[in-house]
Amino acid sequence: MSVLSKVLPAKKSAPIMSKDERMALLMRHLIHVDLFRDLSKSEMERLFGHLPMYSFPKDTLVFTPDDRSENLYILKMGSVDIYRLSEEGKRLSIRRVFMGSVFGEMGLLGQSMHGCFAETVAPSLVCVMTHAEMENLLRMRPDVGLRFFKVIGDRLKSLEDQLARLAFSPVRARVAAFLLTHLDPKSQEVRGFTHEEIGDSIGALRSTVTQTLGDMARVGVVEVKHKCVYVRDFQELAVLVRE
Amino acid sequence: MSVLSKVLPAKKSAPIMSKDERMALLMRHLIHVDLFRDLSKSEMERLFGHLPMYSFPKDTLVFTPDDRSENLYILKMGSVDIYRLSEEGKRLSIRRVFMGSVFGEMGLLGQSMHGCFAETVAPSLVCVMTHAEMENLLRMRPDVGLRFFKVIGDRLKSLEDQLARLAFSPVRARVAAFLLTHLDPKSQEVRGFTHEEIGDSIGALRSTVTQTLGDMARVGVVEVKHKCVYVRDFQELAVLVRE
DNA sequence: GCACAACTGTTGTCTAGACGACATGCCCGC
DNA sequence: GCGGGCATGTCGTCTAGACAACAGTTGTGC
Repeated sequence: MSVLSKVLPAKKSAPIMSKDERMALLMRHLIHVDLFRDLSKSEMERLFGHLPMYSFPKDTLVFTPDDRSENLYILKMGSVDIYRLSEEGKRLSIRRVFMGSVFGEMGLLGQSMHGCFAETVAPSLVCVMTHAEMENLLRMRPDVGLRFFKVIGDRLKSLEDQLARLAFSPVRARVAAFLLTHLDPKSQEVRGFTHEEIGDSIGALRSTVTQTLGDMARVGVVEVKHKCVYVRDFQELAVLVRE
Repeated sequence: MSVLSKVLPAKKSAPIMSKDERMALLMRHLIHVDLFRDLSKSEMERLFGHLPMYSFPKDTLVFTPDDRSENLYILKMGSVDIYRLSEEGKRLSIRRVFMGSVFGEMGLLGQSMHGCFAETVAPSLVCVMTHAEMENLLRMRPDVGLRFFKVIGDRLKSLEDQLARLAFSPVRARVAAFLLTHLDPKSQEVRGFTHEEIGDSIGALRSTVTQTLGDMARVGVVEVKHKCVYVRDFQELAVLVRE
């Protein structure tokens, strides 16, 4: 049974909203979802106006491997971690989803969401679209499908990159790659990941990550703070990635 | 510049074919491409009748990372290996494509085919569809797009599986998994891979694969022949996969 | 401000598997 | 059938990094 039923729909948490207010809120967020960039305002209203919206607290499961629901989840706010568990309970983070992205979409057309957990790492607002609704949208607006292909293509690329790096590169390079891909270009820092989370996402032990970051800091490539890594030498980091 | 231009189009190797004969050949193969299962015979003719067809000898590159062509390749006959190379030239096979499958499709809508080589491992017959043609098809027949999502979804799943296994499982389990996924159900054997190729596709050294297969043979789980592994104990192999 | 929990730092041990080197065996073309 | 090249078998060495264990640190809720 779906985990969804255990949580409150957003309208319950904000029952005073009028239909117009609700629509305005919906729109304000949906325009950030690049997948739907092509749609006109009126189309959005027609397509998404009736979609249920759910709010999840931090550290809540949005779906699990035995969830057969096959939905498309639109993350309108917050942050979600998609991960797998090994037999012995070790965690491998596949990717982290931020505001304006969709997830679960593999489950959507044929395939189930296969072995993955989705867990909020911050309070989150999620819109849910069923398989049938999505299929309908794609039939009516093939251009959205084309954009979808782009999104999935990027994801495939990133998975292949991860695979190749896991196969070939030592932990040092994998940490470096992680930092570069999660770098906030404004602040030149990577924020919001513990060493354990970094380890889970590059397939390394927490203590090894700590060690590695320490080494990097000693050489002046980065500066390590609590739950935050400042990148000092961008160039050198890029060199480290290449083994 | 595209590698394609270096090889002979199929019509050159069989210039005596009439248009009808050529079309019949095209159809005979295309009906095996599950992606296009939904299309009627006449639609196939209209869509694919004019597509160029190429024949490649064994061990020929179909595309390389610096190929900016963004085509969709339809493998009508033969077998193709999709792989990456590390900085030091080590090879990681991403997947092997067989008759009736398509490849290169990520390049197709946005994204380039990113870092991958495609190389025939047997004499092959390949049909090429451009980005624009594919986009056109998807606009006209969204149902083909839906099927496409299914295909890509499977691929994502398999990549995630590989990733998780590389992160968590020892070589023994990865070899076992490789055998099970490449098993010919009829003959109960895995044929056509050298130990080196297996190693390249699970991220392990050739000699380690040989060693591991030797161990398995000693316990009676498999029997190892030249370029061929007979699976004896299906059950036990499945156990090995789970670490 | 205190206490507790969640992070981070560090050290020693131990092993899978990379890596290099060589020996044997199989198979295909001549 | 013979020879050369590809595929397989086997062995020692060596190291990255897992794993376990503990100590210090930071930030957060009461």
